[in-house]
Amino acid sequence: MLSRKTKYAINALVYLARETKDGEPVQISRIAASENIPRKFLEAILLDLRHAGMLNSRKGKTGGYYLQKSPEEINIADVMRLFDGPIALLPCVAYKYYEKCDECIDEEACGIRAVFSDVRSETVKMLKKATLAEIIKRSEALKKNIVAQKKSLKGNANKLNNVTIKQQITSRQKKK
Amino acid sequence: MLSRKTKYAINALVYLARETKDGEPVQISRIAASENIPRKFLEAILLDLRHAGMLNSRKGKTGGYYLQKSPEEINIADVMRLFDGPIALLPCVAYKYYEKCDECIDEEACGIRAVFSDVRSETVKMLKKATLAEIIKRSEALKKNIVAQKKSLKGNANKLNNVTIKQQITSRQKKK
DNA sequence: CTTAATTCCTACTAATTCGATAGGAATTAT
DNA sequence: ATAATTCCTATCGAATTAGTAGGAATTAAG
Repeated sequence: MLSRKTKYAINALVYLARETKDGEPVQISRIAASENIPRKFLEAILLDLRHAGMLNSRKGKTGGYYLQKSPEEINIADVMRLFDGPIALLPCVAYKYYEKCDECIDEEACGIRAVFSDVRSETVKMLKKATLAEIIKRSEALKKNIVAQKKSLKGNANKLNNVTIKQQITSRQKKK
Repeated sequence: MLSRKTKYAINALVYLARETKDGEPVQISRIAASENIPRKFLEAILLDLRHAGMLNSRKGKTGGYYLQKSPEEINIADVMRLFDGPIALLPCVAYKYYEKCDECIDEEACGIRAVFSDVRSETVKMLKKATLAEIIKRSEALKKNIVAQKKSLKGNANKLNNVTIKQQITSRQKKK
């Protein structure tokens, strides 16, 4: 699981990517209020994001935070690594944080390692693709779908056996 | 990251899948010694695996543990869920452990959720495929490769620019 | 030049989780 | 009986998590 810190960081970054129109800095307290994040906690998180080069800040009276990179350049993988460390599920398949499993006997021929190496590759690939721009695009697509679905529901309200987009997704998930 | 508990559990299960020839139980202390796992800690882990129906045990003097299911039926996803809880990286995309992110405003239209939902699906798919049988198969394949690679190394020891299988894999990973 | 509003930074804390260990009860083969 | 095992509960220290507190530094505006 992601730590709250990482989740808050992502929420804040997406908020900034959305809200920053003219490059004007946004105050911590505004982000905290909008995204339901404890003010003081967020303060520390934004500081870390700045030190990592994703955000920049202006101090003093009209101060606040703004993106230092474009929304296409900031991805979830980097944010996760910053706060939670390796994305890999085993130290022996981590790239930036590699470490031998200390109970391990033969790393080279380890089938467990092979499995988790595949999982890590796939996960990193997906999380690198997940930039702020991509996240915003997806949420917009979801919003459109919800609207379309509500229309179709209204139009077919008295038909039985009518399956909406959302119901299809839900039942696919439940099928296990 | 996996907890040590989960990693130990997987190691022990793979060991049992390998070592159990005639269905005779294997003692905790033997597994602990072979797999470098603290004896008393392993005791608790095996107990949990038994309660979860993956292992069975015989008590008393000639007692020990053995697989209750076939190596094809025991997969890593189930073991991870047993000890570490959800595989999902966010509570709102977990299947068996679903929970709303408490700072979340609009779950249905959340782009972050969409990303982590994809990651979860892919990860679960891979971890379900990773049965004990599969792990053993993969480690055997690795062993064969290592042998083949050593032969080729020996045969071409004085050729420069010769790239072995292992070197290819390593450089692919490093390429980012 | 004072004041108000902000970021910056360090230190602290309560609660939980992790990785074990201890000790003994129950069970079983010999 | 006894030796060897699993079963089970309780405990423990260290690390991590999710914050909070307090104040220094910076800056805009009057």
